[in-house]
Amino acid sequence: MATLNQLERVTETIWELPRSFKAGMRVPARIYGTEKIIRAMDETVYDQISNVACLPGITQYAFCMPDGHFGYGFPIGGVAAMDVDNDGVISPGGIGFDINCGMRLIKTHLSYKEVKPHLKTLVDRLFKQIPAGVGSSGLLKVSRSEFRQVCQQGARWCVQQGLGWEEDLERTEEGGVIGGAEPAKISERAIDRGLNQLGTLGSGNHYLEIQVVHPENIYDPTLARFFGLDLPEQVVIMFHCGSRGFGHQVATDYLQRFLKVMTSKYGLEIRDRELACAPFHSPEGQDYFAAMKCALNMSFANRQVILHRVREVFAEVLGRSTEDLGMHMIYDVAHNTAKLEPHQVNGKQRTLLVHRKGATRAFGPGRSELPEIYRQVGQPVIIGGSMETGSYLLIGTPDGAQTFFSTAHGSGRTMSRRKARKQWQGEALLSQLEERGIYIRSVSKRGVAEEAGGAYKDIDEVVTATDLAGLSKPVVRFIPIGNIKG
DNA sequence: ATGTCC
Repeated sequence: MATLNQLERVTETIWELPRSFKAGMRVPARIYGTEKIIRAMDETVYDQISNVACLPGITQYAFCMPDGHFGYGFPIGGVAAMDVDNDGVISPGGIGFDINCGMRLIKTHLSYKEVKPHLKTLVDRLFKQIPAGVGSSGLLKVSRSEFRQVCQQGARWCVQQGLGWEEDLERTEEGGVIGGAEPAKISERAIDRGLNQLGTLGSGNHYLEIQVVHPENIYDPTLARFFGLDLPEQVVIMFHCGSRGFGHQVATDYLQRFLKVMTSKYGLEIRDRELACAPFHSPEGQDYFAAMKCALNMSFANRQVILHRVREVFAEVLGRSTEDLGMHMIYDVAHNTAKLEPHQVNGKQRTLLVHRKGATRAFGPGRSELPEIYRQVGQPVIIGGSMETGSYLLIGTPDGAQTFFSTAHGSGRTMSRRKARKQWQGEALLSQLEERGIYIRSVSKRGVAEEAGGAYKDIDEVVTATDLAGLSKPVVRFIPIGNIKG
């Protein structure tokens, strides 16, 4: 097992495991973090990220973001760009079981003062309208053929059904729908699991929060104004969820299929079964890519239905129209995905399959993939913190090129769920937080204990690390006042 | 993360 002194410090925030660290590494591995973060980091990350560095086609480095920690095969926080024209592979473990787990941020014209008297009603209504917890079913019922349309049309399907605004799509990564999704490549079992899951939150670290912008937490006033986050004590809504059991089943199906052919058919030797992969251009690789895109689209649709519920609840409780409430989306960004992107490598343009697992895309200004409204300033990045400590809106930078424009996605756990359950009591934590002005509704007290702020890294330190490294710049920090969770 | 083991 590696120790801190096996890392070579490249800069204040970049720590490298050279190829000599482990036999078979095709590229060095780079972990991002302040010294404090690196010292506290679980050393299993070194082992996992150096395994990733052994995968065929990996380009330049295997990266781990400052919020990185142990995951299935790849660490959470892992970034790996595979050159698909040079034997690059696609690996479900580099994307995550929760395909297109991501963040969505919505602003309002409301102040904390206006919301405070209605906070409990708002949270209670949201908790009812947006089902949370393992195995929860949504209020929206769709047929199997409609679900297949969702797989192909993503959030656009929702907007066509009246579940959102046209502008929501522009403010969603990929316009809320990624091309190339093929429902024929997903199992009936996956459809069974996904059918009733549109508009549901899930469990674990999935949540929806009402948050406030305090003036002292505006780090870039010009950009804050640009995003329309310059009203006094302004209220926003942020949520974190993914493709639920549907994406989980897609990942499970293809992990099994890859394991069958990986060695026998493609001769791929990997260091860990959890790194199961297939050549991107193989039939299996292409099938998974097309199936994964169904889950990407289902997840964009899931978050779109949730946004619609949020608007309905706010309009109902406050007795005002959503337009009047200014409930415009700022952005929706995935942090569990793999996407084909053009990147400069040693002065040449290459097509890379960028795996981001618990890592957020963070394009700098000018990228053609960005919607017109954001192309000049760069991509909004949403980093969600724990229910106690707050979350961030950041912006992508030109320096992000060093990680193929990737940054952190959250705080990152510092301890297991089991350990957190021993240290905190859900019931007691709920009352403590209510005294501090944070009202929480959860389906399980156990879940509350597991998500205690103390079980997570210091999000300010994570954001500082991305800022110092040049991966993303903080714009605004949000403080939670209400939270619903699984 | 996940119908937390078909």
